[in-house]
Amino acid sequence: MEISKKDNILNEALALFATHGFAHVSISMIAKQAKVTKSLIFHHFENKEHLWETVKEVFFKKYADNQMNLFESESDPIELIRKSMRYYFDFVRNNPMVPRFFAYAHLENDENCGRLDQPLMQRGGELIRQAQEHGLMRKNFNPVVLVMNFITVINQYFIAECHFKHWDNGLYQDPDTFINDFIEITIQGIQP
Amino acid sequence: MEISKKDNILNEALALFATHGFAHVSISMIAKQAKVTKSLIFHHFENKEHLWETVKEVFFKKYADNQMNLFESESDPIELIRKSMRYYFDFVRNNPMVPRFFAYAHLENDENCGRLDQPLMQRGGELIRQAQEHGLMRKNFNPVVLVMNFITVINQYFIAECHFKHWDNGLYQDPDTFINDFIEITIQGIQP
DNA sequence: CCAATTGTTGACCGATCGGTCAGTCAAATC
DNA sequence: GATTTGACTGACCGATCGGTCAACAATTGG
Repeated sequence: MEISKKDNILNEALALFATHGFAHVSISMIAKQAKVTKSLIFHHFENKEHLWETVKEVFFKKYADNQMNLFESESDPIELIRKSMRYYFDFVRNNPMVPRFFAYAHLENDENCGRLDQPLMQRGGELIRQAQEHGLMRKNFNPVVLVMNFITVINQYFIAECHFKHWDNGLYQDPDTFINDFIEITIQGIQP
Repeated sequence: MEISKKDNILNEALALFATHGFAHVSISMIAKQAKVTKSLIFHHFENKEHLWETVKEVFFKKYADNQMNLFESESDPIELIRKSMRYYFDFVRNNPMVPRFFAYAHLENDENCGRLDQPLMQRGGELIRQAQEHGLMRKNFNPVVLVMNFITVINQYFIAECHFKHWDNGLYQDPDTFINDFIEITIQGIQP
C-alpha cells in the first residue's frame, strides 16, 4: 500500500524540523518536500504549531514503545542498564533525526516533552531504585541522574558532531568505541 | 563608564538568541530589546549571520578562559576532574543562557563551534591521558568520552528543565544534589 | 574652522512568512 | 440521481522578514 499524503507530510516535516528547527522551516518548504500544496497541509493540520505537536507525538511514541519493551525484557538490573544504553544508542543511530528533533523541543521550552517522557523516566527510575534496594547498585545516588546521564550523552553524541570532527585521532569518531567506553565508565560508576 | 550601544546589542542578542534560537529572533526584536534602531545594528554588524558569529565568539571566549585557567590551577588529576565539573556547573548556573546558545549552534550544524572548543577539549584530553599513563585513572577509555560526558550532562541539565519539572520527589530539582551524584558516578567510573 | 569619519535615524524595498478562502473533484451516503 | 463529505488546489492577504539608502548629528583630527 502507498503511503498517504498526510503521513508523507508528517515524515517530511520531521526530517525538516529535525534538520533546521521549527522556525527555520516554512510550510512552503514542507509542501515542496512532500510534493503537496501548502493548502493541503493547512487542510490536515490546524496550523504550524499543531503540525509540530503531531509530529512530536507520533515519533516520540515510536521511541517510547521501543524503550518500554526493553525495560520488561531483562531482569538483571546491571545488564538492563548496559542493554538499555546500547539499544538506545542503536535506536538513535538508526533514527538520527529524532534526538535533534527533541533537542529543539527542549530548547524551545516545550512543556509537553516532559509530560511525554515522564512515564519512561518514571519506570527507569523505579527499576534502578529497586536494584539499589537489593544491593545491586550503589545506594547513594538519585536514579534520575543515571537515566538522564545516559540519554543525554547518547543524544548529544549524534547532535554535536562538530565536537568530534576536529580531532586527528579517529577513535571518538567510531561510534562503537565511544559507546563501549561510555558504558563501562557508567557501569563501574554505579556499582556498589 | 556606560555600556556602549554596540556592546548592548551584543548582550541583548545573546539573551534573545539563547532563548529563542537564531531563526526565531528578528533584528527588529533585538533592536527593540537593546533600545536602538534596526539600522544601527546593520551599521555595526554586516548582517544577521555576522551578528550571530560575533556573539558566539565573544561569549565562548568568556567561558573558555574560565575553564583553561582551571586546567592549570590543579595538579591532582582526579581532583581536577572533580573541580572542573563543579566549576563548570557553577559557571553554567551563573550563565544559564550560554549552554542554550551553544546548543542552538550545535543543532544548526555550526562548523565553527567545533573549532572554537577544540583547544579546550585537546587540553582536557591531554591531562586525562597523562593521568591514565601515571596509573591514576583507568587506562581503557578514550579521554574525549570523559570530557564530552561531563560537558554534555551539565549543559543539558540546564537546558532540559522540562524533564525535571514533572517529578513529585524534589531531589533532582536541587542542583547541588544532582551535580554531587553525577560527579561521584563519574569519578568512581574512571578510577583504576 | 573645516573636513572627514563615525554613530544614528526613519523611510522604504522585494521576498517570504503563516494563513484564508472559494471552489473543484471524486467517493460515499441517502 | 441528488446531496453530503473530505481531499485537494491556486489565487490571494496582511504582516513581517532581512536589508538598503540617503540624510543628519556628533565627534575627531588637521
